[in-house]
Amino acid sequence: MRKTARVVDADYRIDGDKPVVRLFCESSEGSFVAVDRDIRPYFYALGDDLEEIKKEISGGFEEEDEELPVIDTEIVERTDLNQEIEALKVYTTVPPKIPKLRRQVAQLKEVSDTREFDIPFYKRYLIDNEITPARTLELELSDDEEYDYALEKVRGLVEEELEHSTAAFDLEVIDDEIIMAAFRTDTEEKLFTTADIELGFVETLESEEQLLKRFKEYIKDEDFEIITGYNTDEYDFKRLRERFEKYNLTLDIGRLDERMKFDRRGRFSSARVKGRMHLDLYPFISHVMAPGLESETLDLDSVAEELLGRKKDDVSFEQMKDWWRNQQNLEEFAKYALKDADLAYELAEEIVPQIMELSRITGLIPFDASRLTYGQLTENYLLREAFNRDMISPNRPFRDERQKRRRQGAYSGGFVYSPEPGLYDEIALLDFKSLYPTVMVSHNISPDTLDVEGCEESFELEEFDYEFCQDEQGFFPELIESLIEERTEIKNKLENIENGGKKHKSLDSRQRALKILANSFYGYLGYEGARWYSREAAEATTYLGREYIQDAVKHSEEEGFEVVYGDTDSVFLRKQDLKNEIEGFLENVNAELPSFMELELEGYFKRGFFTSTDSGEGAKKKYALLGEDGSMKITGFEQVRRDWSPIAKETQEKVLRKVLENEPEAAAEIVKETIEELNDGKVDVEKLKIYTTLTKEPEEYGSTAPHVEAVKKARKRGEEIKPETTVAYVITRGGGTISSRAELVKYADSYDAEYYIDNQIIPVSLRALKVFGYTEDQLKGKGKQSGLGRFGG
DNA sequence: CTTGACCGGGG
DNA sequence: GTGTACGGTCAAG
Repeated sequence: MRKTARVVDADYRIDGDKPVVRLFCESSEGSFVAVDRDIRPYFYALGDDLEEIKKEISGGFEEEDEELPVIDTEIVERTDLNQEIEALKVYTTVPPKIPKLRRQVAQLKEVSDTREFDIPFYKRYLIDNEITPARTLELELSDDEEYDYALEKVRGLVEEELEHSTAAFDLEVIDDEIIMAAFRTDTEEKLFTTADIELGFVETLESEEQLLKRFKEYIKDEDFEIITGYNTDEYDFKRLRERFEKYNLTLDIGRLDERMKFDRRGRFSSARVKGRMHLDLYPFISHVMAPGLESETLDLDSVAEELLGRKKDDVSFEQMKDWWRNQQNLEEFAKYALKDADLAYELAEEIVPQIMELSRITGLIPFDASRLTYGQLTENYLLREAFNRDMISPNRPFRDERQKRRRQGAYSGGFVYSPEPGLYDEIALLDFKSLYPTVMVSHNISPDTLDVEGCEESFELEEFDYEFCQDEQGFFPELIESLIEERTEIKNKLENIENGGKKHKSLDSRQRALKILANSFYGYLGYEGARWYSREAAEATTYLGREYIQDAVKHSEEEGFEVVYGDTDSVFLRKQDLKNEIEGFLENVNAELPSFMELELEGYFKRGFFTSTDSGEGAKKKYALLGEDGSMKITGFEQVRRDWSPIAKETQEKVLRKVLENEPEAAAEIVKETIEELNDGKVDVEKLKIYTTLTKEPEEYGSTAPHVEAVKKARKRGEEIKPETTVAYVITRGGGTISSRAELVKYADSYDAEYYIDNQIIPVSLRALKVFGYTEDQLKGKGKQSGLGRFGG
């Protein structure tokens, strides 16, 4: 029979001595599991005499009483970087035998190398059978004795818009007990709790055990396709597992009554719910989206504020504990819990379509696509594209190789133009569209075009003793070019589609996913853990990037522009009649660039402020811009970091705003007033708290740190503070070191004005005001200001 | 300037 | 599970 369906999850089991791949599918008639039992795991062996290797290994091996059979071999032709080679494909019975068998085979003297022995089996299967998750496929199915169907054949179908039933959830845990579980789904808001709360969305359960049972029942009954939340891997599901265990309950919320398990991946573990897509939003935000976000902290509230424009309203954990212990304000507590599920749901509406698109492009199951880092995303895409081209993949470097790569040290990165510190009016920001990817395409920079033997036309760089062959397009440039071209096509289509509609959203998600991937190749080349690592290619790319931006700077100066600043792929320019001049300038520059590259106008700014380093030179990567709409964009200043007190951050923001309004005197006045308030003892301790996370038991810390000392003292007072708690402390008055005077906010009966002035207010303020001739003493009102107005007007 | 410890998100 | 994977910042050396 035939069915139209999407594969949303995949894994494998061992049935006897045969692997069975399970594909979890969704169709318009519901979900089902299709299995493939006709598969043989394999890896490659290389050497000069493959026939001899074949003979040597045909009897199989044994290791610690485990049979490692070789059930078949096959000599195949493959491309290895820029060489055509023959490889021996070695098959065995089940996947876990692959690494062991490979070790045995690698030891033979005839074997020069072994390849593709460390690719998780479900990934290998999806690649080899050209199954792309999250795409609509036509499946040819037959009956299976154990699962819904056996898979016979797969055929791809056209793209269609995806809709997935989604539930976002959030737990509230107090004193290790799960007291609330909030859900926001496509159709309703729901809160399970053990408290008596009279609100429409609340369902009260009589015990935590009942709550857990209801949690599971709800997910299974509603049969959600996507379960999401914020940091659910590392928090919510860990708590759930502990509490389910406590009551001897099974945490089986997937589609096959199998217990949820944690997949280990490096320093994280991921909660795998078989058959549903558990997509934790936090890893995707931190791995993939963070570089493009302004917010420096990635807590749910900040991220939601930036991406959704939702106002922050965070309740402190202390506050919640008090509410719960005194059984007060429970309605408010419930609303707070629901708000977090709500934010996660709304974030998911923005982010999940991008994850699904990345999954479609890279061929990773959504579970993986949502959690992998940039490098891993790129590598999985490369593995699939390499397979499609009959290429054999390089091995992942082992520890010693990684160390070697690391020891080579850094190569030069982007060019940064040193700004003259001060204020500038009316500036234009120009930048190269995807500088590194387009450089790689324009000059055919790729691991497989490096130093090709017998190459006819090479691109050489005087500085380096290697070259890139231009005879045939390389692997990376080919992939980048097609990704960028597809993206351009989609962007053109988008211009003719009304914003806000479903079609628009799905295309927009796709173009973003394509951008993410196209931009990942350069970083991947220089990533020490990469299979296709090429320091030469990475180094040549940044070298050329520097050439292009420096050319642009030179060109601007020749055409009478004042270059204010530039970094890697951007330049800030100034000139009389700026807006009229820019257009022609861009045309001239672009006419000289390779056709795939483009310098474009990012925008105009009313004013820009560039600060100085301690030694008085122009600081790089630290500036503030005032947009034409009055918005302020701050780069590199402390203002957004959480290890600074609120008062320091607020003061810096106010100071920068005044500076951008060309009122440095008013800015200095703000600092003086703040200092006065601090000295008068008028400042609320809430504005003085500094957050740090206690990561281990206080005794285990080698060095003294303020937050550790504060916790030690609080514990002596009987406070229970466990590792992994984020504490807020204040530096109080008295003698001794700073650490010895640190107290948790609730125990702070005074504050050390001098500390906050010298270590918080003065440093952040001087960062902006030193340029205008202010010194520490002047801001403290102790001396005269010199050189005022140097940059005024 | 280089090296090693620490930290993130969640309650 | 064809396992064992980050990247940036800051204080100390």
